[in-house]
Amino acid sequence: MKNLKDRVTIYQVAQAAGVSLATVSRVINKSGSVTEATKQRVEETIAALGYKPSALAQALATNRTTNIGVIIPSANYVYISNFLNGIASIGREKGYVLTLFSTSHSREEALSMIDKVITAHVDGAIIFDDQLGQDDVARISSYNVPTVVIDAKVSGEKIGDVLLDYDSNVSRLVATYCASPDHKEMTFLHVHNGGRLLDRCERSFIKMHQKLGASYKIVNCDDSYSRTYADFVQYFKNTKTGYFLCYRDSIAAAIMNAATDSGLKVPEDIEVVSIVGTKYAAIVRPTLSSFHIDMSEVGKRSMYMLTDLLNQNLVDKTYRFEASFVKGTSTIN
Amino acid sequence: MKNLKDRVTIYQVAQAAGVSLATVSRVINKSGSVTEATKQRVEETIAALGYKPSALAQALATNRTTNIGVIIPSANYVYISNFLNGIASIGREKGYVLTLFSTSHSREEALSMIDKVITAHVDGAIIFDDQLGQDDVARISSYNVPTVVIDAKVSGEKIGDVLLDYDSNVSRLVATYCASPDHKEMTFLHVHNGGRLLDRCERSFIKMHQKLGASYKIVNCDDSYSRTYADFVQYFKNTKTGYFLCYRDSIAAAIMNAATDSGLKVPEDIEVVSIVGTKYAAIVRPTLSSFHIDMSEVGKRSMYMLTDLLNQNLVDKTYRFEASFVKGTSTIN
DNA sequence: TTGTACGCGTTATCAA
DNA sequence: TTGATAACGCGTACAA
Repeated sequence: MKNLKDRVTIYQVAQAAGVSLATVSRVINKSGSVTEATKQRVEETIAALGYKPSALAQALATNRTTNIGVIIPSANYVYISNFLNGIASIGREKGYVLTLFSTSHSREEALSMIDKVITAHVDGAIIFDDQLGQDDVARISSYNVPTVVIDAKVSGEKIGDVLLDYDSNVSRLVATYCASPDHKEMTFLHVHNGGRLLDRCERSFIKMHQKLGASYKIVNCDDSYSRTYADFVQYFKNTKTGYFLCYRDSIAAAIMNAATDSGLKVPEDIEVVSIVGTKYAAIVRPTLSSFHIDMSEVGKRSMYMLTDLLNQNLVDKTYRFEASFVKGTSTIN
Repeated sequence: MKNLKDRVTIYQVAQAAGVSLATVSRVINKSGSVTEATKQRVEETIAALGYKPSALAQALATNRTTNIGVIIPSANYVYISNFLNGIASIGREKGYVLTLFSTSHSREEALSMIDKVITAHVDGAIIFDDQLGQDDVARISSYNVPTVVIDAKVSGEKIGDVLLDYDSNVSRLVATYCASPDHKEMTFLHVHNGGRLLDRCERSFIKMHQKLGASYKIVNCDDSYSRTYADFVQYFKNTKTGYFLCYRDSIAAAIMNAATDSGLKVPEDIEVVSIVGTKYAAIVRPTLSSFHIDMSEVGKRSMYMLTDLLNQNLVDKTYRFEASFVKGTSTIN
C-alpha cells in the first residue's frame, strides 16, 4: 500500500515551482504556451524532485495507454520470438509499450487473456494464437480495441489480418515432387492440436495427393524434439525410405537425426522438409530444406498495420506473406 | 479520443442494477458484505452490459497495477525466450501481467526503458540486460519498484539478484583440459560488447591459463551465425586444429560447421564448446558440448523472488545458478 | 500566459 | 447491508 505512496506528483512539482499544476502539465506535454522562464523553472524542479508522470493517471485522463497487447501461445518458439522482436522494434519506434499475454496453448487461458486484454485498456492488440478464432476476435473488437490478427481470416471495423501462406508451397512441392520419376512416398507429420497453420498444410498435402492419385502417409508425432527423435529411431527400424514434411525445424531435425543415427542416408534414403523454417534450418547438418517467412517482418508489418488502424488510415486491411522454398541438403531437389 | 469512450463503467452498471456504485465495487472485489439477492442482480447486469472493470482506474485507486516490467536486450535469443517463458508461466499463475521493454542492446535505449518502467507504474521489475548496472538499478529502485536483477551483483532494500555462474565451469574446463596430455591450444571467441557474462568467462579463461602457464588465443568474432561461419571458413585455411569456446550455440555451430565444411574433423582436429547452451546443442551434429543452465527455471525463480519481494517476505536475496557441463560429440572429453 | 475546476473509472472511508 | 463522498494523478476546457 505504501508501494508508490511516496511518488512525486505533478501537484508537488507545481507547488515547488510556484505555479499551478496546469502549467506543469503543459510543460510536460509541450502543449499550450508557457513562458520560457517558467518553463525552465518547472523543468528544473522536475529534475530536482525526480518527478515522473504517472502513465496510469495520464491514461485515465486521456483514454490512451500507449500499450499494445500481444497474445501468443508461448515465447518459446524461435519463430514467435522473431515475430515478437519485430513487433518490439517497431513498437519502440512508435512509442508503444508491449504487454505480453501468453496462453500456453490452452483455450481456456486464451479466453482469459482476451478478458485481460480488455480490462488492461490497451490501445490495440496483436493476436497470434491458434486457440483464438473469429468469434473471440469479434469479442475483443466489440470493446473497441483495434486488433491485428495473424494467420486467421477475420474481418471487421477495426480489424486487420496478416496471412501466412505456407500451404500453397506445400501443394506446389507435392505436385512437382510427385511428378518426378521414382519419387518416394511422402509422409506428413501430424501434430495433435498443431493449430490452423499446420492443419491447412495437411489439407493441402492430402488434397494434392488425392488430385494426383498418389499414395501418402500421415504419421502422428509429438511437438517435441526428443520425443520425436526417440519415436523415429523406432520408426526407422522398419521403414527405410520416405519424404517427410514436418511442422518446425526441431521436428524436422529430430527425424533427420533419427534417420542418420539409424544408418540411413539423407537425402538419398530419407528426405525431410521443415515447413516453418527459421535460421536453424541452415545450422543443422544436413541443412534443412524449408519454407521460409521472415517472422520478424511479419511482426513489423503487424505493428505497422496496427498503428495505421489506430490512426484511422489503414487502407489494406489484409496483408499476405507467402513462404519461399529454401533448398537445403535434406532433400534432393 | 472516442477510442474507449463507449466502455461501460461501474456507474452505468450501478444505475442499471438500481444500486450505488459502491455496491457494484463490492461485488467485483468480493469485499464487504452484500446481500445474495443484490449480488445476483448486480452480477446479472454486469454480464448483460458486458462490463469489464478498468485496470487503469483500479490501479490508480489501489496503487497496484499487477504489472511486472521485464527488461531484456531482445527477444531474439533462444535462452532469453526460455527465460521469458519461465517468467510468463509463473506470472500467469500469480496473476501478473508482463510488460516488455526491449532495449535492443543499446545503452541509450536501456536508460530510456528504465524511465518507462518507472512511469509505467509496474509493481515490480525483472532486469536481464547487460547494459544496465548497479547505478541504473539503484535508480529504478529509488522509485520504490522492487526489482530482481539477473546476472549482476546488486544489492539494496528491495532488490534481489539471480546469479548465473558459467565462469566456474570455464575455469574447471580449462584446468582439466590443459592437464590432459597433448591437448590442443584453446581459443576463446571474443564478441565485441558481448556483455558481462561473456566477459567473466573470458577473464576466467585467461586467468586459468596464466595460472597454468599455458598458451591460449583470443579471437574476435561477430555475434551472428553466418558472419562467423564465413570468417572461420577463411580461418581454417591456415589453422587446422584448436579447441574453441564460444558464447552461444549458433556461434559454436558456425565454427563447427566451418570446420567440417573445410574438411577438418570434429572433435579430432577441432573441438568446440558452447558456453550458453540451449536445446539446439543437442540438435546439431556433431552435438555440442556445452554448459547448461535451464533459463526457464531462471525465469521462474526470478518471478518467485519478485513476488516474495512484493509480499515483503524474501529471505534469500540472492540465488545462484551454476551451469553443468553437458558433453556432446564436439569435444573428446 | 496562467490558474481554476471538473472529469477519467475505481477503491475506500464513514455514515446511515 | 447499503450509499454518499473523498481520494488516486493527471489532462483540459474555460476563465482570468
